Amino acid sequence: MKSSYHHGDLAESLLTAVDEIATKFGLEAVTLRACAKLVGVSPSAAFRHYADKKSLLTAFATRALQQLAGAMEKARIAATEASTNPFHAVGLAYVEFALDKPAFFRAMWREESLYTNDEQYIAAANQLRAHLESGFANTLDDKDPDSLSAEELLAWSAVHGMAKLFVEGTVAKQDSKSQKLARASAMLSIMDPALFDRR
Amino acid sequence: MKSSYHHGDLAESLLTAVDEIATKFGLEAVTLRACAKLVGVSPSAAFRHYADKKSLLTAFATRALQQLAGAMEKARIAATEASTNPFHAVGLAYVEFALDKPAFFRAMWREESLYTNDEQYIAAANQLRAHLESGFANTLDDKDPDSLSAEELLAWSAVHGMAKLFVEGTVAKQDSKSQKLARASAMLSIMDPALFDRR
DNA sequence: AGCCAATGTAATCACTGTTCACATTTAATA
DNA sequence: TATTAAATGTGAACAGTGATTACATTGGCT
Repeated sequence: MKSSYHHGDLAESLLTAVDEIATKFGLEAVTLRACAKLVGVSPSAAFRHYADKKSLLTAFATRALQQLAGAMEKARIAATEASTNPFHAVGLAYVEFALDKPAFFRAMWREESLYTNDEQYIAAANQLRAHLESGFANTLDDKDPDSLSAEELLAWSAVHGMAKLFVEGTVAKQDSKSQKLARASAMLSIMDPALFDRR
Repeated sequence: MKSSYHHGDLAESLLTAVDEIATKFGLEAVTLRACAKLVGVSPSAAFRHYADKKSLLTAFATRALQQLAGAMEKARIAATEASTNPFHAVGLAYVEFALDKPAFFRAMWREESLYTNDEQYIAAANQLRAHLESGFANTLDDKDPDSLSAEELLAWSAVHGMAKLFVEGTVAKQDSKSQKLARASAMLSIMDPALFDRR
């Protein structure tokens, strides 16, 4: 033991290294060699666990998607218990996650540096959508991914778009986090008639 | 003349080289050296015109933003003349641009590889927002960029988010372009009550 | 104990952005 | 017009990147 040769759980450690570096220095600074050095291992060791840098980033993005899904789930449950608007809660959770962990949020949507047809990645992304819809649709389970109502698309687009605009700094750049959340809240509120009051 | 030494308009040619490569092989394939080779010039020549690769990409992104703004403007005018819903038209133009020129669309929002505090880039981005708002707000001119109503944020977010979800392939991956546009149209329609029927 | 698969290493490759000293061309000035 | 200064392009280098390969070390299985 303490054989400094075999690391023990390199695959996992590399993921947290990605996290650490991306959070501290931005996604561009995430380099295979930097991760290896941080973990204390030679650069080529990483290739025993990930075929690619892209594969590593895909795994990381998948992890991030799952975290976000978890946060949304939690928010939905809390809202249900408090019998407040669950879509509102889930949408806010989405934005809040983006604001709190921009590195994660960016990583999970960096199509070009991801294997977007990776099984697990797709599964996680679908789960995310389901969680978002669960906030306002009742047909939670066994959704056909092909069936996408205009309401679903609107909800998904608006929340996702807002989060991106915030994180990119395209909009409300000088607002504090709480100000941005207030904006998000206001936006979600005016969406209600489009999502619920249809007749 | 025809002195093959001085190129004549390298700065501009490099931009079209970016376009060509990005369109043909994707944004990841856009490399300084590839652009230089395509233009027929040595790699270091590019640095006489752009301080950075990032600078070049920022210029390209700015160009793209302006193109998109132009398309939106055109759509708004056409809608006004036909007295159809201008927001609908502008939003559709936004999505259509993203579908037609994904390389441009991706480039213009690649925060990490852009100088997002570049003057011209910011100006172009603001213009874009103004065009989008012009589709449904009447206060077109001299907007305070800090004032952002919930309606504006919703419009901006929904259209932007949808375009991104389409381009990334997160949603409706197997739909044809016209099917996606139909989805967009439907989404824009159900947004109306949120944007206009407020009281 | 001994072997084999799993895991880590070192050296190396092609390629990237970038810089620097130098070459060439254009434009301005005398 | 001749000379010079500024603008523009070149070629050779540099360090850093992802990736591959042959080899070293280890742990688990029989």
